[in-house]
Amino acid sequence: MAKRGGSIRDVAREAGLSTATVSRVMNGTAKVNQATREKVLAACNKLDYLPNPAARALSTARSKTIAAIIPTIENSVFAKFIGSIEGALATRGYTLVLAIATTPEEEEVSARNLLGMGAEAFILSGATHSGELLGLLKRRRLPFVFSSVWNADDPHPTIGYDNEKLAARAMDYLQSKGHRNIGLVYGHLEISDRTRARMSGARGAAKPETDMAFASADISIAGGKDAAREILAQAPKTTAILCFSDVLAMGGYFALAEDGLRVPEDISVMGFDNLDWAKDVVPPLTTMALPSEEMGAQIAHQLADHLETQTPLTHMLIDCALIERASVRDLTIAAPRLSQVR
Amino acid sequence: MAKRGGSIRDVAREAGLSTATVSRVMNGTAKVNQATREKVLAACNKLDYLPNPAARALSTARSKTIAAIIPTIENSVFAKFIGSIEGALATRGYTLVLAIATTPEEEEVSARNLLGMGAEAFILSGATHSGELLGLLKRRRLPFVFSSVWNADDPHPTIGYDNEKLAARAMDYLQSKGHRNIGLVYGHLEISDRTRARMSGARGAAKPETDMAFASADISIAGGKDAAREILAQAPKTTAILCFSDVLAMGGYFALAEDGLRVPEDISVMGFDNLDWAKDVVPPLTTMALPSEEMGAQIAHQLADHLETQTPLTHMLIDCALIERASVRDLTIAAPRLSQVR
DNA sequence: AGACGTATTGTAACCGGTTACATACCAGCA
DNA sequence: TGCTGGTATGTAACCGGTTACAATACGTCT
Repeated sequence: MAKRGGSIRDVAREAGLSTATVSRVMNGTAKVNQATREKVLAACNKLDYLPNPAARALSTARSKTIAAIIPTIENSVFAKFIGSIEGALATRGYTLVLAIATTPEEEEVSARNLLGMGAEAFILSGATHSGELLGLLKRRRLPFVFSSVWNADDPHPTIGYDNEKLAARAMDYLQSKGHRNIGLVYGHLEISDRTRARMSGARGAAKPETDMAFASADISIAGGKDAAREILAQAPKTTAILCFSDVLAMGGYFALAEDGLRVPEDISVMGFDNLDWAKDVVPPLTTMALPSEEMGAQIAHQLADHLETQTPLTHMLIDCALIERASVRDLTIAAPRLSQVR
Repeated sequence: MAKRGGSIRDVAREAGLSTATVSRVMNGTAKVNQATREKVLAACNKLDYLPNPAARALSTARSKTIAAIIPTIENSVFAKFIGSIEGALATRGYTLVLAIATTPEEEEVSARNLLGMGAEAFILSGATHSGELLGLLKRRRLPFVFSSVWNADDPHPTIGYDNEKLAARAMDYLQSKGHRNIGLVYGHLEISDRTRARMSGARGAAKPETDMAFASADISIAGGKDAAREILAQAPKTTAILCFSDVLAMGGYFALAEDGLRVPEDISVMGFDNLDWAKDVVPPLTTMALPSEEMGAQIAHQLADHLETQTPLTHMLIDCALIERASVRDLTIAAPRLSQVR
């Protein structure tokens, strides 16, 4: 087991000073004579001293720990998100503790564990959470934000995207390119508010003459393949598939390739996320860029600010851009060349 | 800021008992009369009491926190690894704290931060670390393991793969399929020991008559594309590209597709990792399966066991399997059909 | 000289748990 | 009745920091 490093009293003794002075040097909380400071530093060095975080947390009632609960980490979107939170938090002297939970029930027990770890603030995914959890957080006055969503009407701070509008924008785009038979592929893992918002946005944006087909899938290449096939089986006239995740879109690419269909000549595909590789696949993927790293950093800073200066937590809309690449064909232009089946 | 929940003394007062009894009930550390227990529980409930983790950590000298430092989280391999560690740790009542650091220097400062968070054990990636860091961990008698590598000769416990042998196995496989012009693509991000071990394993396994070409790349689709092209430019006669990551292999697929080359008819591609989607790409990817989730779970349990029962930390080799799919062509069989260029 | 301000350092209470040890109570037995 | 042993609970020291407040030293001003 770990050896107890020396305590602040050992350092004080070694330096011939009091613990208060040592503490002041360690934290820079008050003026200390230069010579004294050096004595302290020397003693720390000699004893290889590191302050005990538990003792510090106990007496300051600050753990400098922020918790995030995400539904999965295998989806690169979440991985990037977490990575950026960790980075931003680290620069502010905070540590991230992570839990992975999908259902509100799992989430609640995770939150309880993290709370039991001393987390001072919570980052939750989406806006649907158990009342228990919210009640707990509120009773303890623990700050928290909902991520990946933006909804100014929510009584709790949301930092994320306007999923409904984004989906509508994607639909508008597809329709502006002449598509009237559109398949929608969404991840049921996050059947959550986010997906629902996107669905309703997409539905709302569909012109009266536009036909839609739907398929849900695991957010994975395999899921994307299945869903794309399901769409095509359901609505053979589909000209464009809108996937609420680049990973699903990539799955679509492979399903289509296996079935001898070409993107975008035979069928158009559009994604969501703009993952790193979206520009590198063949053809480059047209997608809605969700800046998850920016979102992570914003959340981290807003939370840290709040903890330090009581800045109120506010809603924050993260801007997204539609990245037009080559996976959506413009049907309003005469077919560039005959669609050809191998 | 967070409201201080009631303390154990409040609960004791409410229940008309002593703090010792409350503590015993909370931890189940000693027999408590059933009626008494219920009084305590009722009081806890009424006051919405949660023990203060810092106070507990201070008095028990246990934080129940384990730290992991990984070079990146964007690579799914690491994401899966972290996910499985988190899962296993959670079942044992531990929390994972995470830091992302690439160079030994960054790693050292991260470790110091995590230590300052009270981490009781460390999971490090690979076997090369700053002497400073190792010294620090040893002086404090903090248990740690090196992950993703297995090397029984290392004085520190390693839990992972025999990267050298794995690469040799991959080479053997390729050569058994008649390939004598092999390109090797490796990620320079982890130019670390792991990559080096694989390189040397591959080199050692090459038959005298086998020609090799090398290219390093970012571990990304884009990197894989560039590297594949570089290999081909460097050694046009290449018949197989061995990538030390499925992501790189996927990049290879796309580069080849753009250049009108077909896998595996024109060129074979083999990966490493066996990510979830390796079976779903077209053609399905032949790859070396690295069970990173199993590795994560083993590490988590071994560390938890060690912390609880002083079980010594041991080296552990994680078995890997070569998954034969359709991306490597067997050159020892007459060409199935003429390689054809569009 | 005396009063006072400023800069620096020290003393000790406190944060909220855990736990060794003490205590109280009761049953069983000689 | 007195003693032993077991069970249940209480008392209070302790973990290692932080920090309000006290104390000291020294220089300045009147």
